[in-house]
Amino acid sequence: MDAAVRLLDSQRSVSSLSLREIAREAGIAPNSFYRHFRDVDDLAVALIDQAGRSLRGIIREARSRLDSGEGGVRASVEVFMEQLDSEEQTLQILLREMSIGSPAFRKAVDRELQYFEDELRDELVRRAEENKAPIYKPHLAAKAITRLVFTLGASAMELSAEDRETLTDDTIDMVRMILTGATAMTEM
Amino acid sequence: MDAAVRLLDSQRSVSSLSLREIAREAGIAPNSFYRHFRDVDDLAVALIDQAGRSLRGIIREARSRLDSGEGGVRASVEVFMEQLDSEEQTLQILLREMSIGSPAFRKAVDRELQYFEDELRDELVRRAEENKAPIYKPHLAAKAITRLVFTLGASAMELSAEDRETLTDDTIDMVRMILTGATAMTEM
DNA sequence: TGTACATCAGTGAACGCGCGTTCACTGATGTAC
DNA sequence: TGTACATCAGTGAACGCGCGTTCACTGATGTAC
Repeated sequence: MDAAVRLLDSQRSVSSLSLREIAREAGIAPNSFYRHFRDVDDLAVALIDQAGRSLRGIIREARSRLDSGEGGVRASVEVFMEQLDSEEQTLQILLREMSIGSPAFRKAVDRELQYFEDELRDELVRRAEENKAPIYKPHLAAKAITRLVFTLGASAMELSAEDRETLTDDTIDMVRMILTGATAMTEM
Repeated sequence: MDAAVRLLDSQRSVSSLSLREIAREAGIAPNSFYRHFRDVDDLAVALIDQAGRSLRGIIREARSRLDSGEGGVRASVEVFMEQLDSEEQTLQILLREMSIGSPAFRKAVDRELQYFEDELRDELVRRAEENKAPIYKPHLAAKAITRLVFTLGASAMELSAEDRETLTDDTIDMVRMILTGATAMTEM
């Protein structure tokens, strides 16, 4: 798995990796690959599982920052963006592969996205109740924010540090638009 | 190009197509491919150019429906979703390939996205002036809407007709959140 | 109206290469009695 | 404490296959004089 991550470093897609290439990078014979995974797709799904763990870490971290009273939207978006720099690259891989890959692979990716979205929705509902500021269709607000942040995250990966910062600020603004709108729309 | 589109029908990525495969589908000898394109990547970029034309068609159609007085958000989102069913498949390909591919290919895709975003921003500004309802950072509202619609469009492709309809309604709601939010935020 | 030449999409054969997968085998580590 | 056996990650050699690319060539269509 480490070898695969190393090969996916830049702009390659999982589906372009060959079994022999991965084995070579891992320093084992091609046929030894079969001791660990059924095929390359099987390994790819395992990578997404790992990305899922990374994602749950983000949610946890964002929550703890929220409780310590930082600005909600800013803190959350920043946690997400910080994770893009982490040495554990699996989240980047998930972002890059979001819209492509084998059926099994796509299913694994969708599951992680859905999890993120559901967590976000619960959080929105909770905070709406706290603030007595109800929110219009929280599941849609959560979906919009999730999709937006993930696509923007995908393009953030290849940016310089300062461009990244601009994008983070922009993302924060955009998420605020959605939240402000969803709150305002309860009055219709 | 037709042959490539035919091969990309379902869940394959452009980068997975082989020159020989395309030539076979086109009914020509493998080496004849070189009469038309330098390599497969070159053909892929040509496909995106075609998708760009399809995209400009969407913008034009949405504008004309807007002028005929239909509900703005609904009409526009519906035009976009209708295009996913069109027999000219290049837009679907663009959606699927948004986050992956060779540098040249990515650049071509990004250019089309940017064009769409800029057109949308101008439209938002124009309508904001008309309605005397100014909008907060229209370029960000346009970016958020573009990204959101394109990701949702990408997942719409593989849905049944009725699920597609639900997604369309949801998309409309989400776009409204952004617009409502962006309008409300001018008062801050 | 003819003739000469250029262009253009196409051809079949051949090349060397990296691929996924299979085979029978090895040697180290763990486990049951 | 020894012995027998199972498990497990690894090996090298070989297979047939599809790939991108090259070569010299063809035949139809357009164009200049």
